[in-house]
Amino acid sequence: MIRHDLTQRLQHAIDALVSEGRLPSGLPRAEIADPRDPAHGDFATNFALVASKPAGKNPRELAEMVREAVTDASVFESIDVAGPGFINFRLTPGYIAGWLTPLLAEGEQLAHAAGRDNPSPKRINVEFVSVNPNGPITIGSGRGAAFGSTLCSVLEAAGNTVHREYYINDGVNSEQMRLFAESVKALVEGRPVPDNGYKGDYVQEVASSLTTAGGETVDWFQQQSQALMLKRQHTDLSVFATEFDTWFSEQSLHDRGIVAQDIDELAAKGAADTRPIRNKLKLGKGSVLEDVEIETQAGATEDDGELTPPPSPLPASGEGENATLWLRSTKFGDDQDRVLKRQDGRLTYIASDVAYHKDKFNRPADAEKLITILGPDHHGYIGRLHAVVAALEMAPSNNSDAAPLTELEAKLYDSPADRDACQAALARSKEKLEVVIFQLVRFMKEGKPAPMRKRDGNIYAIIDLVDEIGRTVKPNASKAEQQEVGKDVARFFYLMRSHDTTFDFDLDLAERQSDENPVFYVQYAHARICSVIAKAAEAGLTAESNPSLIDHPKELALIKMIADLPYEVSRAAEDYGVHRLATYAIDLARAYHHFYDACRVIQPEHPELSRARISLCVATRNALRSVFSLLGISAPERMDRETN
RNA sequence: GCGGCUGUAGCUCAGUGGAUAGAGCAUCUGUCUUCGGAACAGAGGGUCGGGGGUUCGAAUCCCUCCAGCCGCGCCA
Repeated sequence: MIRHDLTQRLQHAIDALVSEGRLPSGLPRAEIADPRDPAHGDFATNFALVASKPAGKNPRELAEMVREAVTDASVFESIDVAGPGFINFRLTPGYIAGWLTPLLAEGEQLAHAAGRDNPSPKRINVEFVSVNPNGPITIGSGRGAAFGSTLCSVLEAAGNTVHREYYINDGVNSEQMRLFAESVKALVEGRPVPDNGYKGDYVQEVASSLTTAGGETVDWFQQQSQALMLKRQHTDLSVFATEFDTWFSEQSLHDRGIVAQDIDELAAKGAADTRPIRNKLKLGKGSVLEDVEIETQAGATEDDGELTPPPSPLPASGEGENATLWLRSTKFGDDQDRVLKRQDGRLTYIASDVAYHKDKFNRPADAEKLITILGPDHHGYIGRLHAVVAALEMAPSNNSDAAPLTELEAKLYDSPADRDACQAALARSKEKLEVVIFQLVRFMKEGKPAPMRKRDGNIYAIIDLVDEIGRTVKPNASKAEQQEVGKDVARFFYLMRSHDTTFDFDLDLAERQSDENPVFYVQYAHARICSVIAKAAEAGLTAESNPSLIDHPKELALIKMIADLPYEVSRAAEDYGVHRLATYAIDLARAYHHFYDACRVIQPEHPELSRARISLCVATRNALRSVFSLLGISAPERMDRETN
């Protein structure tokens, strides 16, 4: 809020210089930043350095001009030109303290003030977690849940409309789900589970909770067991403060018959066909296309070594009914064509994706933008998803002015118009769908990587992590209280680091040495504030904003920090760096502790000063609650240490 | 081979092209007859993996090399 105001003041001053003809137009926008050294002032700008060349003036001369134009004694205590041309601003205490009242007016929705500065709010569909209903949510998926749910909150606070979506991979054609069902069936019938089958305790739990009469089919087991797993996933995610607006079933697409229909439409457009070949791209440095390799499928007809693909754009009935249907995803930037329909006639997962994405774009409250959050093992999936959306977007073109195909392009495209249509569709796809990959988390237990693979019978579920941390931190509390604190610690651990970087999650640290966890540092600040406010109330003192009494450096630093929350939210919404909000929470807590140490709040002999400082406490508490709410952690009013 | 990520203090990690690179933990020294000490003040600790380049200015952008993790199925 302060940054926004200062940026505007600076920009107005520059605009005035331009309209007076003292500076040329077309200069870069002014930006306000933190000075490297606080001794330089409260804020700084590098405008004179950046604009020096286009303005045709040397940086210091330009800085001097701007300094004079922006001067306002009620706002700036001093403005100095320093070094090569930085402009350092020192704000008056009155100006900073004056922000206390508007900050209080934002209440616990302070983070949402970021929405007012959003020039182009969007309707965004965010899909995350989306694992198979064949096991509990693992600690690996926990990162996706923590990151995804917080990103949604941040995007919302930044003024967008967000739809949270979970895609249930429950297709009857799924080989993994079939194997899961067969594993459960075997356990129920007292047989050993199949090779490579599912062996974890939770499989036994599913088997035990099924009531069977004997003779049930694998289909029945699949339906029953995945329904049970789904229910458990829903519950576990709720405990982990992760909720969804829509749980979308893959199978429902097949039930409506639209998967087969939609892929036929792709075939009609030339985005898919049944020729028994597959294109594979040979890519050089920087993914530059070097060559197109053609992989011949079994059953392809070859004469004299020369391939003659039968011209069958549509999967006709009768003979050839079971021919493989290919998505020609190489036309849309993917590195190889993908199978939509297998040789045995069953549809693949990616076929469902075609119908799923079409559905997402065509709902009544249609999303303008899709964000799909995937785990690190799915990074090869990005090109495929963009190809799927591009194939849907593609509109055949008859443009005859297009440049002729190069030799390489001729291997991929039917005509110049085909190439242009595909490339335009891919560009639209990349605008409308953003795939965000979060990186690997390695869980360390007793100094070694903890096993967490899905089929080794030793799954580490997110709910186990939450429960374990909760039991250690609050051994005497109720289950619900333990789960809350376990959730807080686990979420904060996940969220402290950028989603885009690999990190080690030290389970022993989270479980045993939780005192050292920064989440307690930030929550403690909140509890301390609540305690102070309660104590003040006992002395008959309540909050009353009075900026004229606020002038201590620690008070002013705290106000500046509080006012930065909407700015941090806007930044995080832009680049998805939601981890900075965890860092912000720590910095805000620290600023409060510094203030608390330097400025005594409750002083009955100075009631007006006390009331003013209490109002600063309230503003801090509101800001903490606001950022905690984004992070999905609780704001305890008291924290009583337990020993065990 | 192609792609993604990583390399910053003893450890775990922040860092928006900007000025003398930061925090927590750990180590050491202090504050405190407390509005909650899960706090605060201070100290030591660095060839930002190596080398080139762009720039007035690079931990940050580009190239290259080294080291490590991960992914590239008619699985999902």
